[in-house]
Amino acid sequence: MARAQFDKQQVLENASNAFWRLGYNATSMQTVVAETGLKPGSIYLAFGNKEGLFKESLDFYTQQSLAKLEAILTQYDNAEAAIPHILMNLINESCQTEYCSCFLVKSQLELNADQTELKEYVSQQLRKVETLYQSYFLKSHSEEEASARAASLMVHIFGIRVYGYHSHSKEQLIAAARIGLPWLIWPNNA
Amino acid sequence: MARAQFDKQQVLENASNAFWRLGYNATSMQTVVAETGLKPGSIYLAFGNKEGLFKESLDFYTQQSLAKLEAILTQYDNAEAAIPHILMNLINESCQTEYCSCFLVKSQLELNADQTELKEYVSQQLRKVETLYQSYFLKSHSEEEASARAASLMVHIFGIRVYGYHSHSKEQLIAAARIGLPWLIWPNNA
DNA sequence: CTATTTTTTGAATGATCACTCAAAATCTTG
DNA sequence: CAAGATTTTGAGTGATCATTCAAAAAATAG
Repeated sequence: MARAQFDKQQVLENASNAFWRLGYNATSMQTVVAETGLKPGSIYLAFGNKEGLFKESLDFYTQQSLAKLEAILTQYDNAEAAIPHILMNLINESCQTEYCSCFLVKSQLELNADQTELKEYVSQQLRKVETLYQSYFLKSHSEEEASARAASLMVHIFGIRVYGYHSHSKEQLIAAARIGLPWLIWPNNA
Repeated sequence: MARAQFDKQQVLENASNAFWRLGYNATSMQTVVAETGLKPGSIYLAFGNKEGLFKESLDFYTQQSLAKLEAILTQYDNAEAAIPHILMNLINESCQTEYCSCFLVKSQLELNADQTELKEYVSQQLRKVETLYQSYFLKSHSEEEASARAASLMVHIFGIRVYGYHSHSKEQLIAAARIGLPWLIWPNNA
């Protein structure tokens, strides 16, 4: 058996960057060909079709995101102390000029009712993030309280992802997060 | 001079519904032709091109949204009492099966850096909404406090719009809004 | 009614879309 | 190295895209 010659992780990174930046519909397979350097036939052999490539790109992005979150969550004694750190990273990101929000949030909103399968796939990835937070809250809270906190946190993260996409008022985002999530342990310095 | 024969408002309602539901890129002009009943030539004479039609669709949607908000805001003595009413409407909407989020939020996230002009146009519409809230807060707060409250409110609205697009847990959205926006005057009943 | 201006019609256009496939290249096995 | 299995190549396919335009219809002006 001849093995695949190209670096699949590298291809997925390039492809997911294109999908992330341009969106699913605006990213043509010709764009993917240009971004990855692969020829059409190779892409179709490895990923089946555009949907298949998109799904694997989503997986790639989600796995990376979850790993980053875990890395921070495990640095702290409890989730309530770790999350301000995560939120501050998020807000700082959103002030970069080349900021293009969150791949999952963008994809979720772009896909419509006629693309049920892909849309459901994105929802699954978003639920993985919510479930991660929930599992950390469960360490010191009831199931009900943990899921309420995770939902409230997700609403704030989504809000910051969208607000940050068109406005870059860092201080107001911090203020909104501090007021909106009073049960977190915020550091004293701004 | 021969006047336009078709009902422009009706055409814009149909067009903006298509753009809202499917997104800018996934809505072909052939779709618009089918949805509005107009022939291509008529659309291009009236709106110039796809971008022009999209902009007027955004205007149509924004004007309708702002009118609905004003209608509720003027029913109450102050914004802090009116906004829970608005948020409850939003949350109830987001639990409908055919819910497709907010046209402006979806458009903002769909448009990328290569479509600067359209993206900026959507940002303007979103700022109109934020400015409306801000103007109501200004009636009883400092400029600083008013803009902070408007920003925090927008973050919550965006968050609800996104969270509601993939999950329909009404009670948790209400809880998140109540905790996250404690300076609003919430009614006692759930 | 006639002349003029404007709108409507809808088939047609070139560009781009997702995707294919037969031939060539490359790898693994023995 | 030779045989067999797999991957790569890249021009090519039909479908769909945004848009055009000349001819027909309709509205207004005088």
